[in-house]
Amino acid sequence: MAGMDQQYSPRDIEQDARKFWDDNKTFCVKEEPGKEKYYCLSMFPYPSGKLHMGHVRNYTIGDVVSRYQRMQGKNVMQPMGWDAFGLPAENAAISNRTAPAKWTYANIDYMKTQLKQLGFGYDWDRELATCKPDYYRWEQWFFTQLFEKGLVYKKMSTVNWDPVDQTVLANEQVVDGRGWRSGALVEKKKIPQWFIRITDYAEELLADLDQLDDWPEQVKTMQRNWIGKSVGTELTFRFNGREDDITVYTTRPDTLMGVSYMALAAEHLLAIAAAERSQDVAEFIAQCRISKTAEADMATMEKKGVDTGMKVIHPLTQELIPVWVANFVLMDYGTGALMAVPAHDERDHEFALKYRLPIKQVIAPTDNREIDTYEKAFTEKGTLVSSGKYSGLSSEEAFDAIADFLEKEGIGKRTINYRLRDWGVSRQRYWGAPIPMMTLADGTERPVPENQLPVLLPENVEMDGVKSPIKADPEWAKTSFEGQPATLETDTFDTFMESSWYYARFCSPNYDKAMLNPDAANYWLPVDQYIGGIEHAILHLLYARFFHKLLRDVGLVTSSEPFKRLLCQGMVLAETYYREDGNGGKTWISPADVTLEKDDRGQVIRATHKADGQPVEIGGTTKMSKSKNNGIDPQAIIDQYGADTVRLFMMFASPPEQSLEWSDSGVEGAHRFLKRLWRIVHEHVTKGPCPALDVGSLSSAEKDLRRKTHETIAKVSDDVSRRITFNTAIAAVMELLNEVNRLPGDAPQSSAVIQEALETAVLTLSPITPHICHSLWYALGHETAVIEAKWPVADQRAMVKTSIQVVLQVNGKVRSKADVPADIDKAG
RNA sequence: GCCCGGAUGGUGAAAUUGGUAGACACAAGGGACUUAAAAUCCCUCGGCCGUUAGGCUGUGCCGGUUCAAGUCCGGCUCCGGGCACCA
Repeated sequence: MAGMDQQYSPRDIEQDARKFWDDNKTFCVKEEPGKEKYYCLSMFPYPSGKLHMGHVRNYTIGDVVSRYQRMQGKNVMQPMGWDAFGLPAENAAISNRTAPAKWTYANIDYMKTQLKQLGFGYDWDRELATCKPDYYRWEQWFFTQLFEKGLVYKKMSTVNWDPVDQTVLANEQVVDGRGWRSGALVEKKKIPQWFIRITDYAEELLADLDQLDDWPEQVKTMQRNWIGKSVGTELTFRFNGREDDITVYTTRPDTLMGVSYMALAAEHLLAIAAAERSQDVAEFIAQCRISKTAEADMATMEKKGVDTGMKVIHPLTQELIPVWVANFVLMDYGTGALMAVPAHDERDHEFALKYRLPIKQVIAPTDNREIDTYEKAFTEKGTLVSSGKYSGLSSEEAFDAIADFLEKEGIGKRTINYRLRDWGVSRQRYWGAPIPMMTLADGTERPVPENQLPVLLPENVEMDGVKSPIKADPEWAKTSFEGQPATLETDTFDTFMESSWYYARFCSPNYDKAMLNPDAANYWLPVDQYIGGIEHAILHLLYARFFHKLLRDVGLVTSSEPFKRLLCQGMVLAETYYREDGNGGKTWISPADVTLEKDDRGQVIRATHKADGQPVEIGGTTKMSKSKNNGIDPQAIIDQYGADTVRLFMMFASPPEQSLEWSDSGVEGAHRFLKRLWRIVHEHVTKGPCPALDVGSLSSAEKDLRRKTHETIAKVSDDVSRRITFNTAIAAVMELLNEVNRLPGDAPQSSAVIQEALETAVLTLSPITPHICHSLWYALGHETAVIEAKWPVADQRAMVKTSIQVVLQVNGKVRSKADVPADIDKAG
């Protein structure tokens, strides 16, 4: 050992460790049949400019898992890449007068240096960016395959339309119902768009959740509810006139006798027909057009409607039922029309009260309790009343009886319905993968043939903030097919397309003969551990699961699910501070600019601005965000304390799945711990070499430390691998070091026991704080790097206890405790 | 509005299968060392009472199950994530 510095200087040791990993290509891996593989993947970042704390947390968790699995002797692949298409690049391009591509590539360069600084063990040879043609060309190819299989179709679909800028807006670009740039009232507009039939896979996507044993129950529940399978009846209400019949879907045919009106979506064909005859209906439909498309807005807006004057015939009673147009009926769910049963549905109830429509109770509670359906809808199942020959049946019996009747009459059938809708993949934006479709002279649409792929997106463009450069350029779309002129689609793909298969491309990122190299894909897949934010619990994870099944069905992979084990990390939060500005708004002040004053008990009593010393308001802890100005730049912390301190604090402050509150003093505490660890090892090694451990000759205090060492190994192993709670693993190592400090290390065997304890601490911390452990491992006398060391195994013999505590409880309260010998007879 | 989570000392948290609530840290207070400061080390640290043994109380709120509830059940409150064009 070449002598150990007394001072812990992160800058130097972190550089040394990284140089070692780089020089040895430590994290570059290839397929090794026969060696157990482990594929650990963290959700790749959108290159927004610089890393934020959420990235640091996500990637530290992934790196700890990867390094732990490597110490288990596995062939670990941990790749990294860039989810590089997206809206922010277009916005930045407009405000910075640069091309989205240029901005994106600059961000990638900077963020890559940051990731390297943090010491993450990525195989950088596998790096990919989704905006590169050698990535998206395969996505385009895959889409044409799906088209050939009949899984792609085009239909009219609603978008947010800015009538002033004449452009489509993302939901995020609609603020208080107005376009964010123009300020114009946003309208709904229908345009033709491409869809992929994810609903064809709804049943499999639902059923296969049951085999995902290592996914959080919460995420599986959210996906089940999102797919929203329901069993019901489709039935037709005949018209009392010349019009078409109305077909509706209901999960509650047992309430059919309680129907008091019908409700149509504003886009329903019959509603549009009614508008031609009625000024009121026409005005109402026009009004419905001015609103957002988001479901949350649809559900919270005031329920409104208008009577069309039309009537349909109730299939059981032949009564005439009024037909309304209502703003809460979704055109995309079911048939775009519904039968309203105000007594037994809350939304129908609210609407009936507002427009004084009849409320007819037809279900009674089975326990005979008194209910008043005029006051409140009764939505549970029960026993039918006032339902003619169906009265007295249970809801379940009535479901069958009524469904049988409708089927016999030929006006209804049992159906299974899903809430899940087909995936609309068209975007009217520039910075995305062009959709590889073309229109021929005769108007037919067909996929771009394989030999004309990729359809290249030009990178050197100017953005005017309104029209996509490939839509603005009349030349771009001009192409040919079999010698005839043809026109390219100018819409681009939803960026969820790219993130739905990148995990598979990482297995053979440079393969240029196909989308995937099946040998590599089937060696590495499925991903053993996937890590990312809970905000992706539904959309991204569902689309990726869907894509994996599509990949399987074109023969590119053999597995059915992409991610074996899933961990969703919580958000990173920070305190907010603000001052009221003159006109009722708030000016948010960065936590970095605020000084806190505390009272004798450590309670914060005052916050002041560093610039002027004047007080600021404390605004509560929220997710780090630009809007609240409470983001902490990880780079500043890395510069001040080093990567290991940041990593340690992140892992110690809370378990991965919980939200994490940023705390400057917590960071200092983490840094202090590393300094302490360094000093303890330094003090130990300066005493000179220690003798070999002789387990038979230990004093009682030495046995105690040795027991603690092996208990710590057992605890940390379980925490890191099974529980994934790094905070408790770190606490256990801290306890071990506290014990080391209590044992005077002068006796030869004490020194040997301390050596074992310190080696344990360094090994078990090495996935979390790999740089300092790289140095300390050498300092403890090892010839080879800690990255090549094996994870320690607990010695059961060292963990035997000589006495155990027995607790006596009465009524759940502790009444006495006693230490008894561990080998006491049970009966004694 | 609908779906899914969360709430434990001054603070972050721990308590893994219903069985000793507060491990491990941070902050704070006290002390040692020092000319002094920093750094470091030691002690105290949920609340109330007794200050010695100990007693009572306490895990967002209301109620329940159990010998025993932070943990299970029912009903709330507040906070957060998602809601299909932010990623």
